[in-house]
Amino acid sequence: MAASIFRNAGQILLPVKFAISRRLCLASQSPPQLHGFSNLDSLVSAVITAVTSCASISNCRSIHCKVMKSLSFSHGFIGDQLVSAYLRLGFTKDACNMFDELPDRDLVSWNSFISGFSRRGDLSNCLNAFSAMKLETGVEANEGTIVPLISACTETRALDIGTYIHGFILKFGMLLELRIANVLINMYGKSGYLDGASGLFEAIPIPNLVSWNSIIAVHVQTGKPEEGIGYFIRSRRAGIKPDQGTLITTLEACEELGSAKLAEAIHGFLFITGLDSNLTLATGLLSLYSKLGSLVASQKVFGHIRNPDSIAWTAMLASYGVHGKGKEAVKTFKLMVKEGVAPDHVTFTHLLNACSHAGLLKEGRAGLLSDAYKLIISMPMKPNSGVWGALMGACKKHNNIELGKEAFDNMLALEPLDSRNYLSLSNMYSSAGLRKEASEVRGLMKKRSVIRIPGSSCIEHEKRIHRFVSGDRSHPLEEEISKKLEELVKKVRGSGAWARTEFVLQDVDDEEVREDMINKHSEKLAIGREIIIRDTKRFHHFSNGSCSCRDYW
DNA sequence: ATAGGGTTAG
Repeated sequence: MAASIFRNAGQILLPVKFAISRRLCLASQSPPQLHGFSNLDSLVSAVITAVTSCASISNCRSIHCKVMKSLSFSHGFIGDQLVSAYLRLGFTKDACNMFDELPDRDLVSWNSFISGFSRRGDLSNCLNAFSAMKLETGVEANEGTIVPLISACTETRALDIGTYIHGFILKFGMLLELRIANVLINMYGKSGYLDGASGLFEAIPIPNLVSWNSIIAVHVQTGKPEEGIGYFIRSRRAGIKPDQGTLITTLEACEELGSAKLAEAIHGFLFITGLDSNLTLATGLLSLYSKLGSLVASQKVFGHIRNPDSIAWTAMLASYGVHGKGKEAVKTFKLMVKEGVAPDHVTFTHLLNACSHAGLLKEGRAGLLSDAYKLIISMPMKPNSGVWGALMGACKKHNNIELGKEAFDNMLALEPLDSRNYLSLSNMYSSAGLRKEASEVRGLMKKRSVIRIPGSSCIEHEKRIHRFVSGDRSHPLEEEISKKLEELVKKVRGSGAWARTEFVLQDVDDEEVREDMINKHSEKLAIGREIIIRDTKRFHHFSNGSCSCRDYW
C-alpha cells in the first residue's frame, strides 16, 4: 500500500522525499524487523523511484548507503533500481561496477540496465550489455530488451544496427509483440523509410492508439503532413479515440501544411471533445495560430487558458516576438514574472529573439556579439540549442565566423540530428564566401545521415493545398504562375515602392538574390489591404504602406 | 494485478 502511494510520487516530490527519509531512518534503526523483507523491499524500491525522479545524485547515494547498511541490496530488485538510477544520473562506471556484483541478475535486471544506456543515447553500451546478456545462462530476451535497443538505434540513426535487430526479432518471432512493431515503425519512419514504416503498420492485425500515433507522427515529421492527416482520418473511421499525443501531432501537421482551415477544424474537434481545456493542447493551438499568421487567434486561445504555466506564457511571448511586437513580448514577460511563473532558458531565448527582431536591443543593432556571448555564458541556466541558434543567426548577420562556429559546436552537442543546425552553419560559410567549409559541413551532415526536409510554401485555394518547394516547376499551372509573378514585379517597380527598401540589403552581394528579396518585401506594400506573410524567421504585417517590422529585417 | 520507454506542448 505504501509502495503504491510512493510509486506515483513523482509529481509531489518534496513532501514525499521528506517522508521517505524519515521512514528509512526508522527502518535502519530497528534491524530485527528487517527479516520480513517483502514490505521493506517494496518500500525501498519506491523510495529509489521517487528519489531518482528528482535527478539528484546526493539523494541517490545516501539512499544507497542506508540500504547497504540495513540489508543486503541483493534482495529483490533494489540493486536493479540503483543501477538504473546511477545510469540515469550519468554515473556509468558506478552503475557498471554495481551491476557486475549483482548476484541474481534476472531478465528485469538486464532490461533495466540496457534501458539505462538507451535513455542516454549510448548505443554502444546498449549493444555491449545485449551481447553480455546473451552469454548469461537462463536469461532470454523479450520485448523489454528489444524496445530500448531499437529506441537507441532510432535516437542515433543507426539504421544498420536497427535492421540487424529487426532480423533478430523476426528470427525469434517477436514481431507479434505490438510494442516492438510500434518502435520499429518509429525507427523506420524517423529514418526516412516511410514505406517500411507503413508496411509494418499495415501488417498489424489490430493497431492500437500508439500504433496510430506513431504512424501519424512519422509522416508529419518527415515532410508528409498530408499523409499524416490521412492516417488520422483513418484512425477516426476505425473508431480510435485520439488522445493528447494524437492531436498535438495533427496540430503540427497543420503547421507544416500552413492550413488555417484544418487548424480551425481541429480546434472545433477539441472544443466538442472538451480537450480544448487541456493545457498542452491549448498551448499547441496558441502556438499554431501564431505560426499560421494569426496573432489575434493565438491571443484569444491564451485568454481562455485558466492557469497558464511557463510553457504557455512562453508560447504567447514567442508569438508576439515572431509577429514583430517586441514591446508586447517584454510586457508579457513582465506579467508572467508578476504572476509568479518562473521563466526558463526557452523563455529567455524567445525574449532575446523578440527584442532583436524589433530592434530593441543595442546588441542586435550594433552587432556586439561578444556581449551577447557573455550574456549566454552567464545565464542562470544551461543554454539550449535555441539560444546558441539565436547567437549564430546574429553571427551570420555580422559576419563573425569564429564565434558562429563556436555557437554551432555548442548547438550540435545538444541537437546532433537537427538538419537546421548544419544548414545554418553552411549558409554562414557560403555567405562569407567560404565555399570549401560550407561543403564540408554538408558532407558531415550526409555522413551522419541527418535527414533534410526541404523548405516549402503552401497556399490554400478552394479546399486544396498547393505546395511549392524552391525552384519547383511541377505545378500544372506553372507557366501562368510565373507570368503573373513577373507582371506583379513590373507593377511594383513602376509604383516607386522599390527605392524605399533598397538600402536595407547592403550586405547582400548577389544582385539576383538581392532583387528577389526586395521584390518579396516590397510587392506586398503596393497592395491596399492588410497582408500577413511569413519569411524564414517571422511574420510581417503589411498595412497602410508600412510593415510591422519597420524595415528591420 | 509484476520492478522495465511504444507515440506526443513553448
